[in-house]
Amino acid sequence: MDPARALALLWRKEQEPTRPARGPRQGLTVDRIVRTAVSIADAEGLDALSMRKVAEPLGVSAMSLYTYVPGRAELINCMLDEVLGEAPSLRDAGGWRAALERYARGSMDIARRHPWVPPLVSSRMLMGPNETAMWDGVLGALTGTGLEEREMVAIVHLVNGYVRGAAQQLADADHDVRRAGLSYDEWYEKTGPLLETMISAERFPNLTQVWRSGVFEEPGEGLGPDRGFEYGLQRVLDGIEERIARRAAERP
Amino acid sequence: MDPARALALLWRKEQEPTRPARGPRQGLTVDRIVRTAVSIADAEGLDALSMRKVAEPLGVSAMSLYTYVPGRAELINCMLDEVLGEAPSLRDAGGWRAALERYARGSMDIARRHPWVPPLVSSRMLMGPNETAMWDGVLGALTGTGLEEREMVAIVHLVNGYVRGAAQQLADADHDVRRAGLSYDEWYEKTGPLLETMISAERFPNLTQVWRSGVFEEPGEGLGPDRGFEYGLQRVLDGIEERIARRAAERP
DNA sequence: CTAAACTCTTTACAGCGTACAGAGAAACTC
DNA sequence: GAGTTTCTCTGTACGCTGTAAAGAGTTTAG
Repeated sequence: MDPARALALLWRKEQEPTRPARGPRQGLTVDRIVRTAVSIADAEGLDALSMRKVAEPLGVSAMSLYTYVPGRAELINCMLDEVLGEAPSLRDAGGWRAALERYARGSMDIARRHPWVPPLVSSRMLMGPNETAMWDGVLGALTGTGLEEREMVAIVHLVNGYVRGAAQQLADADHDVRRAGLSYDEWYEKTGPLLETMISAERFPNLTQVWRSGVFEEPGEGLGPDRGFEYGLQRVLDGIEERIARRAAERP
Repeated sequence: MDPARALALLWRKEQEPTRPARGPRQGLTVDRIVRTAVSIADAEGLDALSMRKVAEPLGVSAMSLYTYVPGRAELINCMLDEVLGEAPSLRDAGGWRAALERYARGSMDIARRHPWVPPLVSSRMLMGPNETAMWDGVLGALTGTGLEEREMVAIVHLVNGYVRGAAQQLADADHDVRRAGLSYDEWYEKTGPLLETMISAERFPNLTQVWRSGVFEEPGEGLGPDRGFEYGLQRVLDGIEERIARRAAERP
């Protein structure tokens, strides 16, 4: 994989200067290919995304895609940046905390629409325009809080990490259950008896107590839909706020 | 994938009762297979882990593994639980905060030794004994803080999410660079010129400012080795501490 | 001794990413 | 206009994957 070529593709800085060229016109565009690939990944997951499957609905052969895209890995890079374009703008969010909230929720929404995204984020050696814009936006929200640059970066990573963890958890549960071709109830019906003999109150007292409270059975970990996510997010932001306050106290 | 069988395999509750059986003895054990697979994944990554590659050093054919393991997915489940056994005990850590620190650092150490782990954690429909023990331990550390059960679970997810985010970031960067067959310097040499024309100070003012501070060039995001991780971890714990303090104030 | 039950092997299949060679079309040079 | 160059797109092929199916060989039960 040539990083320079992959980067050029992400920013779509490849073909323009030489047009019109000699051969026949290109019948497709990178964007069309990327959008098709995204819809396939949304429906069937990244594993099921093959070059042949992308080519078919576009009416071309698999090898034809290689005229536009160096390979599967680079296509996935583009898909990621494509869907990151759905992130909300952080302009006029009203303070760093509101901006970070919007950022986190926006990322979570993307992860919900595109469950294949969470495992990919932060392979960030190759950033496309949308990912770059996200970074610029969230760093802008943190500018003026008195934090050092490296602290800002660490905070963005922190929020990213939290959102990804929460998103992947949802996606993975779905993935497992769907792969088994069962409903949640059927799943627990199959695994329940075995689980109960294994996870005894003597061996795992703390876990069984929490288990018995019924928290695990509610999607989103209780507290209503997505309150598990919101709760954790507020804790993250509390931690950041604490840090910002301390910074402000250190040098007023 | 049959979840009941996968679960039984994770807890190694399968073959024992029927021994001695009729056919020839089994020449391998699930543990040997799992350990071999782990060492391959450590060296070459999960993508490169194939049944044939696992079988070869064990001196058997690929299909022979299917006597022990229903398939690749279940093998990977076992590999995950195997390496989660490396997590440190949280007994006598001295308070919830120290325990959570140890938990987070232990998880990070595992991720460093086994870079293929972070994307897998929290596909937690199928928990093995070691993952169960980890949950029990960390929940035990949070018992007595006055938190509700659902809050404890959210907090564990929060810490998990943070660690995973941090770990995956390291792993991904390595992965990208290694895949390109370059050093970091060569990477930046190739992508730098293009990047600079794309990421202009006018279009991305906040990012360029942070970029110019040089933070991104230091591994671990500045502040010395792993200080990026430590810094974010302390922010997470601050947020949790704030919550626990508020809980304590609410009902003393 | 026969039959059942088990392990392990061989073969095979459908699918994958993509290297390679070639067909056909468009635009350049003369 | 003819010839050459350069491009797009296709078909074929290779080595890889997970694993289904069938069979060979070994150990125990009856």
